[in-house]
This record gives sequence, structure tokens and C-alpha cells, in this order.
Amino acid sequence: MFRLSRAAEYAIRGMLHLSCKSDSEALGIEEVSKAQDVPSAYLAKLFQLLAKKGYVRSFRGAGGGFALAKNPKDITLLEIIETIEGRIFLNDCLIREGYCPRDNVCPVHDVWNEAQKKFLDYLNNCTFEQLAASARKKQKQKG
Amino acid sequence: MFRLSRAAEYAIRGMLHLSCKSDSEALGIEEVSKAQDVPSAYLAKLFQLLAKKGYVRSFRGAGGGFALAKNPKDITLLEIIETIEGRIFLNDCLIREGYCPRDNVCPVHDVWNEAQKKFLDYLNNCTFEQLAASARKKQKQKG
DNA sequence: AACATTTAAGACCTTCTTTATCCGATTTTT
DNA sequence: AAAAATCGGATAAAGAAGGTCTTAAATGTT
Repeated sequence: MFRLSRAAEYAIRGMLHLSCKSDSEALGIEEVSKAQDVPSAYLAKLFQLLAKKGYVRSFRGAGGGFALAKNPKDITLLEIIETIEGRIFLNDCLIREGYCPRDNVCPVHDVWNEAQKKFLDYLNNCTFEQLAASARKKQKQKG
Repeated sequence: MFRLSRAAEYAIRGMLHLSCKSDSEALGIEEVSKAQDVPSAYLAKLFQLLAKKGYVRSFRGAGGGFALAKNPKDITLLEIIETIEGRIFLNDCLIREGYCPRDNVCPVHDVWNEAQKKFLDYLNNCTFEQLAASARKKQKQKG
């Protein structure tokens, strides 16, 4: 099934929340999880992954929490998804050159290759700066 | 995970096999499954689904088997995938207008919407006539 | 120094989906 | 009537997804 996992969806929401308040101090996991409607223990774990990959910084202890480790304009949607889900391959035959024994014969391989390239490009051109700006605009229209 | 299921992959192989021999009579499930390296009982079940949706015709009894029910140029990759996997939604929030309670606020929704449109368009422009032609060409280069 | 708060890390569990297999029933040809 | 195929449903094993819990470690507050 071609569907984004909940884990990645949650991670995106978390990153978006931090992006919208990037000037502020670290935010506690409870605050983020409540605001974004995500199970807090689960989100904590996802943030740990994002911390390891250098997308967020964590601060332990009282008053601690998480904050972006980069400028939102330097974080793309694709990066966050792949941090959580691992590398995206639309089809197993794309995992690496020569992985699929049917490559020489199979005409569908090329189709997937092209589809994947376009798909990843698109997601990689979407930064959290853009998303945050868009979120602020939506918020304004609503209020 | 954004990955094609094995079931859909198998169905595509089966349809491709039939497309390459579309002028011939019905082919037995054993022949197709061996040629395409797919478990025959599994492929049989997939073909049943494809038969229900009108992509193949089945012939019971001795000498029976399956044959395309349409011209390969009128069958697209997307149709076969969706017959096996159900409708494709890159993200739950796209399942239908108003499904996602966060639509008003969430800026990522629009990104997915656009990505999905491009993705489906691409797959829907790929017919089995094209695939079969491409397969024949590859076969020739090899032999 | 003791305590409360908060993340870190990993074990664990439950549920759902995927990927099949098997078997008896049905249909068709010979 | 016998043989060859698909039909259709039950079932099972394996893996992934989604989430909880617990203990440890770090930090700030009293």
C-alpha cells in the first residue's frame, strides 16, 4: 500500500509545530503532543530518532524539551519521512542496481524508476519554512 | 511504507504476460506463473479479482485459462494496481474531502494532494500496450 | 542533598496486513 | 464418465504498524 505511516505523519506534525515556533525555547513533548493530537510517548520516540539525525535538539531535565536544530528552510518533507520510514522505494526492484533479477526483461522497472524520481523530487522541494508559512496563513484566515 | 505490494507486482507480471501474447488463446495459470515466477495458487486468486473487474476473461474446464478481456492499450498500470490494492491514497487525509479534521489548519494536506495527483496521472498514462512493446524490445536486445 | 521534571533507550505487546496454501465445489472438454 | 481447470472460502504463518511501559540519566528547584 502506498500510504504514509502514522509515525511519519506524527513526526511531520511535530516538526511543523516546532517550525511555527522556531524562535522560542524548547517545547515539552506534552505540549507538542497535545497541540498536534499525537500520543506523547510515541512522539517522544520519534523525536529521539529525529534528534539522532540532527533535525532537532533535545534538552533533558526540568524545563527541557525539543527545539529545531536547523533552520526550517533547510529541512524538507522528504528528509523527515525518510528519517522515520527509512529510504523510500516504490518497488523492490529499485532498491539498488541489480537487485531485481528481472531487470533485463521487465519493462515496468523503468516506469517505477521515473515515477519514484518525480515523487521524491517533489517531496524534497517542500521545506518546513514553506509549510510553516502556509500554516500561519491558514491560521489567520480561520481566526 | 510507500511500496508496491507483492500481490500487485504479481498481477502486473501476469497481465504483462497476457499482453505479450494477446493474440493467442487462453493461457493456463501454470504456464503464466512459471514464466513470470509467481506462486500459481496466488496468481490464480489475483486473476479472479481481475476477472471480476473485467480486465481478464476466464475459461474453465480442460484447455481453459485466462486471456485479456480488453485491448492492452486500454489497460493502464494504475487500474491493475488499484484493482488489487484498492484505491491509492498517499495519506489518509486524502481519502475524501472532510475526512481529516485538521484540513483547515494543516498545510501538508495540499502537498499530498498535489503529489498524489501527479503520481496517479503518471501511472495512469502507462498502458500495457506500451509495456508489452517495451518488453518485446528488451527481449530482442537480449536474445 | 533531596526531589521533581523531563528526555533516552529499549523491551514488550497487540493488532492488522500481507502472503500465501489448501481443499472441496463447479464447470468444461474429451 | 473421466480429466482438466477455474472458483471460492477457510486458514495459517510471518511481518509490519502502532503504541505502551519501565528503568535510567540528566537537569533544574527547593
